[in-house]
Amino acid sequence: MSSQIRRTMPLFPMGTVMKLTDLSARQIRYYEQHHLITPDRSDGNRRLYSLNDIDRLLEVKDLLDQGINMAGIKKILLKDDSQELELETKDSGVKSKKEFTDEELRKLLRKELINAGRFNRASGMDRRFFH
DNA sequence: CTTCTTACA
DNA sequence: TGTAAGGA
Repeated sequence: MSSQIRRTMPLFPMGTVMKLTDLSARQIRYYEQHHLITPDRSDGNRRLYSLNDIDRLLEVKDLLDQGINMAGIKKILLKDDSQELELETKDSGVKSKKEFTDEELRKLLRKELINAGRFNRASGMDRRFFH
């Protein structure tokens, strides 16, 4: 369980995140307004991003490079959140090996779905995949 | 010097 | 999305 703490631990400031994700400060703050990331605040009201935030931003960047707009990105990432909440709520005890495998499988399937959309973009497949 | 918020040629 | 302004 310490690995989770590690991933959610607020660590780096804006400048670092900008270099790591290759996104502008404007974009990073904009995605925060859209609840795609939720960085903590520290000393002088400065944002501190966790490893999870970095991963999230990288996902956003990938989706963006694929020509997906905010609406599409939100549907994908926010839907992802609700799914994770369902998994955590389902079993109140220790996560079984089977569940963990399922979660990994789900993430793989989602990535395949995104890649599929990358190839059939101009044929109107977007609505089918991201609606 | 770095980051924050607000606003807009 | 970029960028200037004004403060922290």
